[in-house]
Amino acid sequence: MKISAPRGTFDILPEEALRWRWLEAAIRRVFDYYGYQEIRTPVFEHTELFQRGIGETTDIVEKEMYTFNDKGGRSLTLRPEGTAPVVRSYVEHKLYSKGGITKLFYMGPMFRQERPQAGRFRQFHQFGVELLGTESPLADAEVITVAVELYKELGLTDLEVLVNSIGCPACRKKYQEDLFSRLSSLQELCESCLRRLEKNPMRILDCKNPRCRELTKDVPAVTDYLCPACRDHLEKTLSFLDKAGIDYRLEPRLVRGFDYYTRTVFEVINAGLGAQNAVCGGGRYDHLVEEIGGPPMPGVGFASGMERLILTLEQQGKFAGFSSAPQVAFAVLDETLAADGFALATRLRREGLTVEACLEVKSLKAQMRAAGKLQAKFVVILGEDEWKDGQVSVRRMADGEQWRVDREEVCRFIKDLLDRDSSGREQERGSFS
RNA sequence: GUGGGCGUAGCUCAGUUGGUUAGAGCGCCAGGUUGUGGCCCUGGAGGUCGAGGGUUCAAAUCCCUCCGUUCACCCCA
Repeated sequence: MKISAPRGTFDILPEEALRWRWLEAAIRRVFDYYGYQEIRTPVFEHTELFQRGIGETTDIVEKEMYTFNDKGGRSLTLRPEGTAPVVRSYVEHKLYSKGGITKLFYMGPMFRQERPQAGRFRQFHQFGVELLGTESPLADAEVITVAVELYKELGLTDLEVLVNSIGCPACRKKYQEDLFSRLSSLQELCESCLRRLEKNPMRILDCKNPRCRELTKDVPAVTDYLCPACRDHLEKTLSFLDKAGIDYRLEPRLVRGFDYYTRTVFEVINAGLGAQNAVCGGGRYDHLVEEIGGPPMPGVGFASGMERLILTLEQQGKFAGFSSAPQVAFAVLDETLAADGFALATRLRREGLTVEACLEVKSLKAQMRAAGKLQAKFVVILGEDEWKDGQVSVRRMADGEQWRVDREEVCRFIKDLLDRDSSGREQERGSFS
């Protein structure tokens, strides 16, 4: 019985890892511009954090958490999302005591025990931002803007931004009650909607079942129930987005799954992804900090799924031309020259060239084939003939042109040639880190 | 957790109504030059046909169970 990666997990193999590195670098670059500072929290937390933060009745807490007891009998949970841990850390280290606004970002693996499907895994990766310490709708607008501008920076197109407000607990309560009384008579709703009716009637609004959509077509929107303050907050947020030229669609049926959201909620979706089409989800959480034991402190944030982004980037052809090809490969023709070849390769690396040394002395043909497969730009050949004259051969693989070069000059020689045709648009190894 | 599709070489897949040593393309390795890659040619390695059980003279092919995978539901990134 062969051992494979656990269900819902996957290996990121070298070719794929190149793409991840590129994406991670782009994300960090954009967050730098916007002044978000990285925070790294543990991958597991006390179970209680998520129970209190995300909400006891949410699906995540009810059935999707990887929870275990450590040897001291404490219940720990692999983090299913990033906001609660970041807020915990914010409270634990009293980051609010510096006063003003705190802007943080995180990136890393999350864990949820669900059945895998397209764009959904058990270990998956998210990055996200949390903007804490202000109730201003400018903060809502900024958080949405960071996401949108980041995706633009990645070169993504055809994304759609959905925005809504689910109000504060006060106006939402009234809405939920009205919704319940209107819908509780409708027995033709789908099974899951009948369950939602008890648990969270608002979720019925974003049911994908066409029949349910038809039945709830004329139901009033949450936005009709917003109190004056919440209404004002929404309108300002939208107007800031308008002014900044951020396209969005006001979607009154947009509801999100976590209990901690208040007022603004939003999503960025990509139709090409299949059923799991959300690439980003977020919103405002004005009571979460308090819930976790901190002072009353408002916040907004989003989380974005990296697997889904990479899938989208692949579909949109944004990964063409990635390569880890070395600039130089070595071919050594005789065992007696192995040490000299190894030493020369080391010198070239010290001079800053990416070099694949010769690790197995085989036929020149085999070594050339290997160099060709690596897509090396140049091959340095150590043969007895040239070595006894203090030289090596340097072959340019693109056109097969070949020179004899003094071994002391090799590095200079190759660098000159590389500079001359460095019009290449290819992503060289490490160039984006 | 529920439902559907799919499991044959490293990869993508053929495999006729069950019937001799299970195939192709690509990839890999080697050779076609005494020291030269990509194209071409030749040869080679590589499979407990997902696993277990059953039916049969005979199973990759039919039946059952399990496992894996994939898509969808629930929910979400």
